[in-house]
Amino acid sequence: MPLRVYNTLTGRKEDFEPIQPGKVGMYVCGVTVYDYCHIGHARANIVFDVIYRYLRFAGYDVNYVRNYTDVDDKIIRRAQERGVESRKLAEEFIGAFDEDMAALGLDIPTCQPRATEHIGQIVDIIQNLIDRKMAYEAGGDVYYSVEKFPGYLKLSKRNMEEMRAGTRIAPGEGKINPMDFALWKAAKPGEPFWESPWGKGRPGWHIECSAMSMKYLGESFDIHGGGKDLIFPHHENEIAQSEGATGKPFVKYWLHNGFVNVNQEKMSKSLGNFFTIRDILKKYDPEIVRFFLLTAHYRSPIDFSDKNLEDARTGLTRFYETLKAAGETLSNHVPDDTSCVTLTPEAREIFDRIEVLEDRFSEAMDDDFNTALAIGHLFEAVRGMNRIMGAEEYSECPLLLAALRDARDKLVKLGGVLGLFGADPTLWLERKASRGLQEKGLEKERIEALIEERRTARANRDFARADAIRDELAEKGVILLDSKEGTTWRMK
RNA sequence: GGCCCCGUCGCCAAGUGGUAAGGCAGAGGUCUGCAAAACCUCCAUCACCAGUUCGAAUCUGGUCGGGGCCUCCA
Repeated sequence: MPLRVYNTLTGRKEDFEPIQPGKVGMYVCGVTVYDYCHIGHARANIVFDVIYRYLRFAGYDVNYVRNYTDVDDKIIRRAQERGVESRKLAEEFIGAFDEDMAALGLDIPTCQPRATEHIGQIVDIIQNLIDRKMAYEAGGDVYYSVEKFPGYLKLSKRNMEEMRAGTRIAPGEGKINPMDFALWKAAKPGEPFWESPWGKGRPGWHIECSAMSMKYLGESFDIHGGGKDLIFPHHENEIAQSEGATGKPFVKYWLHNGFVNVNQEKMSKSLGNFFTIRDILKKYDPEIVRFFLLTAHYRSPIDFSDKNLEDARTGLTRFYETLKAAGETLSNHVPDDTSCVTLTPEAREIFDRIEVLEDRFSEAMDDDFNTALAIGHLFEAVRGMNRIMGAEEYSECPLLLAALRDARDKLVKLGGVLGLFGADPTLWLERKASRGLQEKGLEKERIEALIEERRTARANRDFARADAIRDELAEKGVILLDSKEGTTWRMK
């Protein structure tokens, strides 16, 4: 089955056919670096990280470009507020962005260009647009003339007349049409600037993405991504600039991810209801955040809440518990040919399910990157593995052990495509436990002492005391697990 | 006001024409001194109404409810 993607431009799912067979050029709008990233940025970047990973998994040679917009009105304003150079400010938040993305386990794109390093390309495109009469200079500013581009608003599917009704030309702007947008802005005193044919100034928002994407991916490329909120005006204007300058189709597939909501409402800076990635990572393991974000389809809105994050933690823990148990089973049990002469129908069924796991996974991902469905299939593998491990009478059976190993390896491999299950299960679970202890203000030694006391009580058949200890710990979120090998504990 | 999206089990969430994946929670069972974990079994007819169709959660129209974009925003 071919990969199908939902294309904002056509409003439909389409078969994915890259311009050059086997190769994919993908550009994703990065961040404007003037503040810390929030969970919405995390979603966008994780979504496209997974798309990047899956395309490679599917055999494509992917050129993934994600930019930093490091010159912009907001950066300048924030820098002035803080009394620092805007370049310094941008540098600081590029560093913060890189840290956040690394913490979230993102693969590094093939190319991470910065707007300020491409002023030459930007000026060239603007000049080209002026030469083609698609843009005009006015008092040191340069504006794009949207009426000159017949395809304007084809991405956002709006109506020029109605759009115009709501806009007006601000004082000091030399726009001919209120819908026109700035390609170049003349520098005001104290602002950073570059020399240009129109005097000292800086690029407007949008043009940097046209310049960088076309420089690294060519005038036409396959995928352009970003959050839904970038459809208008940012991506609409990118199309106008790029196609206006080249006369060629700019992007084949436009992909947009949905928002992160808080209490069913869009999270945004203007509403003030946003959570930074750093704050969230103080409370939750990065992989939990990733897992949570991938349990919804990338185009759907997702509601951010403690309840949902805790559900995600429970779910991800289930994977790691099973992976850990599988690892232990595989190293503790030696295959012995005599231990399984006949295979039950149930075992057969589990084998079959493991057999088709990868196909199921790919089928889900081929349908517009349906990570939620893909994760559902992975949960079934977990159940299969636990069933194998529960079948004690066959614990040395080579067939079952081989199936278990196969399932474990597939789970890790396919999880890797989602950026999941990459940690050592034992370490991951220990980290989770110690984080839980810290939150509850508990100490490992204290718990282990109580477990020892309970062991003695149980040995003396003093079950009242044993149960009292268990209840006491349970109240603090510590769950005891008795087995033949002894008692272990975990955080709820 | 214009354009667009959504409304699936208590909660989260897939499914876009052939009679509802998965997770969490819940019920019963196996295991256990009792539990927990794990496993097994059970648990929805898809906001509402009217159509199209042999057949609709899936298509059309309407109603109600929620949200987004139109200004910086992932």
